[in-house]
Amino acid sequence: MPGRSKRKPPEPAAPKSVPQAVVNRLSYYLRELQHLLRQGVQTISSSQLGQRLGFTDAQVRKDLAYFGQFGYPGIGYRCHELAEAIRRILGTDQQWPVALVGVGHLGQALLGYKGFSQQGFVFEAAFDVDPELIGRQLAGIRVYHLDRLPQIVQSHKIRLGIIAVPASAAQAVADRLVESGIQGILNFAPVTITVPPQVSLVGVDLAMELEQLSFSVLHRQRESR
Amino acid sequence: MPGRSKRKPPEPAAPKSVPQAVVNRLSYYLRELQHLLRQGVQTISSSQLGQRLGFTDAQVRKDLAYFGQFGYPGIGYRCHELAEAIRRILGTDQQWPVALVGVGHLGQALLGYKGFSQQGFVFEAAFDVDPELIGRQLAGIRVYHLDRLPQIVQSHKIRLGIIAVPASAAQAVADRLVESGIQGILNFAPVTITVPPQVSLVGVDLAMELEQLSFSVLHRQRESR
DNA sequence: TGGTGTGAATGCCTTCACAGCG
DNA sequence: CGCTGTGAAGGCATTCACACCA
Repeated sequence: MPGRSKRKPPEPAAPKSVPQAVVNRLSYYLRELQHLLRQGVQTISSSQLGQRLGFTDAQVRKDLAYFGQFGYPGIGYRCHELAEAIRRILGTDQQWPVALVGVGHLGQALLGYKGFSQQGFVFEAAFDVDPELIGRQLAGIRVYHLDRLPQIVQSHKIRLGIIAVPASAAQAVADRLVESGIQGILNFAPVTITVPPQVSLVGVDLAMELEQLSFSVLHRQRESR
Repeated sequence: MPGRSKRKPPEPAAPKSVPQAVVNRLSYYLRELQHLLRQGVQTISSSQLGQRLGFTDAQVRKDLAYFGQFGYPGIGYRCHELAEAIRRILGTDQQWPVALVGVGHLGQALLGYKGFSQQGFVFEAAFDVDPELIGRQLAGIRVYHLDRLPQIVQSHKIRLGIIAVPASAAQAVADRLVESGIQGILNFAPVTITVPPQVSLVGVDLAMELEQLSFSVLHRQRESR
């Protein structure tokens, strides 16, 4: 292992409170670094990295500075090293067992999506209430009745849950996920759901993304995300 | 029509430059208002609306003030009226013809997703390069070869494009969408794509959303979106 | 009384600019 | 010389607090 001496502790975690926007950009940095690595790029400067993503060089450096010192003056950042560090920060250096609830069109698409496992998110089980689906295997994942959620979450040590059920069922499903001891929820149902503070929640509303786009087209502002 | 007299012009557009975050919240307001309306709620105050979404009352009022005056002192906001106004601002009072490019798992799920049409986004055509798919109808939408994109975008007056192809093909598809005269792109491929400034761009990276979640779980911050 | 709209104050994030290092 | 890390400055966005209205 590279035993560099004076360099801040290899950032095990976030120091104080990191702006949400910074964490968001971290994901962009990681994605870009992974592309660069695939192309064989070894090092990159903050300005080059920023340019590719539409951020300033100062922003890149400040963002990374929240978590430690990763750069080499005169050189830039070593892509592999930095990617590794960001993975550790985001948690994608570990495996995250995931449960999917709701095996409709969207749910099935998510089960088949390769991008998740590449970042360490692995589906352990899927759940639904439709008797047609229960007992089947989809993309290699077994579908269980929703009632078996607590049992299987615990036995498979599942930490994250994805909600892909109709809006009307989303809050009830969220409640059951929370009861089952899940730590974070990604909600695709187009409703606001509430969870206790010790559970993390991220929502994605596909129609809302299109709304942001139509607004942007109508008022012709610059690009968004 | 309700002929109220002194009240700012019914906000045809955004005045100067509206923060992106405000536009984002507008979508949340609209979604919540639509729920409220379904429950028969007539009016709501900024504090009630904010509470349901985790925003402060001042924030709600400020956000709306960017676009005009919608509230009634002592009463709050009339849900129907406000929803209507926000739809006009976001552009979802009109119909937006949409083209889907990439009819894999995710693409098919999007074609079948009801939530889009409810907000005025209607798929006019889908495109792929897989001979297996071309000529078929999926969820009532015809799948064409990608080469026919310019022709069909123009004949159907398609304004928005959704990219649901592998990362490696995304930029090329984006270029073709732009050439075809599309005005906005929603990109689901996990890559940064670039488009000319007159074209709007919104990106959604599903794995990135899970990364935000795992970070949040690891560092146990409060909920995100 | 209950609630909006809005200037003023606050606080946070981004950008600047430069010392320091390889 | 090139490029990082970072205090200081600047610019936005959010919150406060209050005049005003029904």
